[in-house]
Amino acid sequence: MATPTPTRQRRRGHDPESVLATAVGVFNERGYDGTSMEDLARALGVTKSAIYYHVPGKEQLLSRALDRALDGLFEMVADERASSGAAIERLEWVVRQSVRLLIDRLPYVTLLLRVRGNSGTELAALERRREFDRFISRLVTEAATEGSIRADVDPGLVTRLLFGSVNSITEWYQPARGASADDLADALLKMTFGGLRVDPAA
Amino acid sequence: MATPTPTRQRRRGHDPESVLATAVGVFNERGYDGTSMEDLARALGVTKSAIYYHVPGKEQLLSRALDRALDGLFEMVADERASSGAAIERLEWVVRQSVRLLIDRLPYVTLLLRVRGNSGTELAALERRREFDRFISRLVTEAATEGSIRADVDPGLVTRLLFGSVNSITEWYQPARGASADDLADALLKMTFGGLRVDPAA
DNA sequence: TTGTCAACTGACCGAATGTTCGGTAAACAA
DNA sequence: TTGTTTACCGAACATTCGGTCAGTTGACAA
Repeated sequence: MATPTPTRQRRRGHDPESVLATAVGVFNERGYDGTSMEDLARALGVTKSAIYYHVPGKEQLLSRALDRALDGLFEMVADERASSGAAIERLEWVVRQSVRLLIDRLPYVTLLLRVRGNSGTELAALERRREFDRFISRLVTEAATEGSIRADVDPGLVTRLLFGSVNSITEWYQPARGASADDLADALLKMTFGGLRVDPAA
Repeated sequence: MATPTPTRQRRRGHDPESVLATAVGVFNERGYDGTSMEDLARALGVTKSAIYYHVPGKEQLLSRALDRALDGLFEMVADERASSGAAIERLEWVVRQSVRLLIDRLPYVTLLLRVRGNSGTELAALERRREFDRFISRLVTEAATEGSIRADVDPGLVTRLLFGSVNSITEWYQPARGASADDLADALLKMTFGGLRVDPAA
């Protein structure tokens, strides 16, 4: 009755969502601290002050973007497939999902991986990220205890190097030209779990 | 005869080198754009203007730091061991040397890996870095052609994931508590070349 | 004792920063 | 027609920025 058309064809213009999307893009190009509100305004095609009509300020943009990445990570570890079954299977699943999430939310995860703790917002994000890292580290330790991955390298080190590879995706992946998330995950798992070297005995 | 003591016990105080070292440390903590000259001055225990007695300005500090990392990389690829012998051997050597350089010049390389191209200085550094990356990529391709590393993953992808692991060292390595460069390189090569998974047939 | 000089300080500059505010044109509702 | 809302502009705000410069300090040489 009221609200005749629930979402009437809203006239051209921005909204909090489109501002966030553009902002994250610019943040990733120039870095958060290297981006001025003037830069954002230019990218949006409006003046600086128009931005404040849609969002409360620069730091809120960062905060919302980081949450979008972190929420994805924590939804992942909350899944049953991350906590039941053989540790090696869970680890593979988590790595695969991480690659998928990285690509699904590329700009948001990219931003997260570059945070250094310059503000309360950044420190809070860093702490949530460390919690995720601890989860992965436990998984790797379990897989080593299980005997399914090599035990001659410290599990903490394995975790870091493995996710060093995974996270590097944000540094070079181009959605337009790159492989699909699944293809990328396949290649990454083949490499990290199977190893680069061809068996001379084969 | 002249200059009675070539380097007399110079009185307390800073010099271009110590300013650079401190600056790079702060740049890595807060990010280059997130660091003000006031921040630097505080870290050095002097006023802002004292910094300009030793170095020409903020961007020169960045430039000198990046050169220190890039010069190391190019000295490495200029070595004979990077260009003669089996490709797989050269690749292993370059990876090992990269780990060593990363740790030897940790703060400088860390800074280099975070550059995004916001200024002429940064763009020039990015271009030199890309040249290094191309060298590595060629090496990996040769090793694949040789048949010494797996051919079922694109060489460009292998390069990126491999050096994703290597470069991640800057994100977590702590000189005081961490392993030596050689131990780290051993573990990394074991993992990346040998693979994580334990052979079920073994 | 005087002079030199490296190493700094403190006051300052113009430009850029993130943010606020008063106003306004266009679309829509009554 | 009138009033309201949406989405914006332009000017201004206080603050911070990188950088300059005239002067001061203290160690040392002559």
